[in-house]
Amino acid sequence: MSSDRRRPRADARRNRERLLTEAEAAFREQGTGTSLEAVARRAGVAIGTLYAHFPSRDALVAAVLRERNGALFEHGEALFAQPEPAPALAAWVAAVVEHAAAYQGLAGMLAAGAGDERSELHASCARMNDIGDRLIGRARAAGALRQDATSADIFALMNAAAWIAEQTSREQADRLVRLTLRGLFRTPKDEADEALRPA
Amino acid sequence: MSSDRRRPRADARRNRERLLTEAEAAFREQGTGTSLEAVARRAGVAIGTLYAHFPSRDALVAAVLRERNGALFEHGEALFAQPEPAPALAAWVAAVVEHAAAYQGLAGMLAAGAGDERSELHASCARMNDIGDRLIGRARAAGALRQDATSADIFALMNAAAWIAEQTSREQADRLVRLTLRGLFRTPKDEADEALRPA
DNA sequence: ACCTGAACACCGTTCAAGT
DNA sequence: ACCTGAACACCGTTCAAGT
Repeated sequence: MSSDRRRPRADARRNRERLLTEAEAAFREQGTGTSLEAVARRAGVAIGTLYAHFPSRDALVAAVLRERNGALFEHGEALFAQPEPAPALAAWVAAVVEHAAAYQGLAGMLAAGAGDERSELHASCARMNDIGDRLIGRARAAGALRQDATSADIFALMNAAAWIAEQTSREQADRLVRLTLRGLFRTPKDEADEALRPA
Repeated sequence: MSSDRRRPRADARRNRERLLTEAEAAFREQGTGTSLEAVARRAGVAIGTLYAHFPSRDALVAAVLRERNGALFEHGEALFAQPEPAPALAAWVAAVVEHAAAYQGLAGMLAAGAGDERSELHASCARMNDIGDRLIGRARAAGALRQDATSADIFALMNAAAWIAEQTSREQADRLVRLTLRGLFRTPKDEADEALRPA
């Protein structure tokens, strides 16, 4: 119990840093499915060193995403300051779509990570879902959302749109979101309808 | 120019058949990304034989999908007999989602094939798009669809829903489609709105 | 005309051996 | 405490040699 886990050796710290830098670049160029051996080569370390620092692809992706995640969550929390809940929810959807479309393959990893507690990506997915839940609750309480729209629906929409952005284009993804939200949000017309309908 | 391309040798025909059967099973169990060597092993042929019959993964997937495609297109054409264009379009969307979610990875291959003319999957994607186009035209002409909804939007929705079905569940995919179509279809209320608004 | 399987290049992952 | 790289198992793809 001398140094515990503080102050890693200088070379270890540098290797970790270089691995993160090169992994980010490789993910950007080739997607999250890129060869881990190639990442190690780019970083100038042996493949065993990569595994020593990041025991799985999930762990490496999660580490690369760490800073970006922080910014996303801050943005999400800031949206509660916005008085109108519907645009706040729409802004959150747009932010998550952009986040999940950062690298090819990321949307799929996030979708898998959300459903797998052992995944290194699970915690951040849960946090994303939590913020979404609360924004949805606020929008529903304000009568801005269909009663039957769930947070799972919103999460599915965000993931699907990010995947479309990867596969087709950002524009097409934005169109899908816009069209779906038009169906998701309650309009004054819906309210009028319900008022006229018997319970 | 004696036998041209008729009556392939009996062993070749049998190998082709076995490869298709085992490929279908492997796709169902492991997705379209399954190992081609494993497919050849299951079929009891050498890997070179697989490549001789199907020069690419796309070609093998396209061959496996051939009959299913025929049924899908017949169904699509039959929908023009239905008098109401909006439910016909909705039925088409549901059919394509089910088709594209048949194997893990298929939605992605179809999305890629739609945009790549050299892909073996391109022709069937184009046919799918053509049927969608015509069903959309009919729905729009009948005033059942938003003017700004394009066939690319419908194709994106179908692909995205199929991908969600792979990643999450069929139920979630159906919910996404339902919510989006509510936004996509024009309601009588929309028409009333437009009538009241100046051009 | 068709099939075989070795050959090549590549990858994920582990772990004994080094410093 | 950390790094190296050989080792193992696997895969995609091609092509000379067989029948």
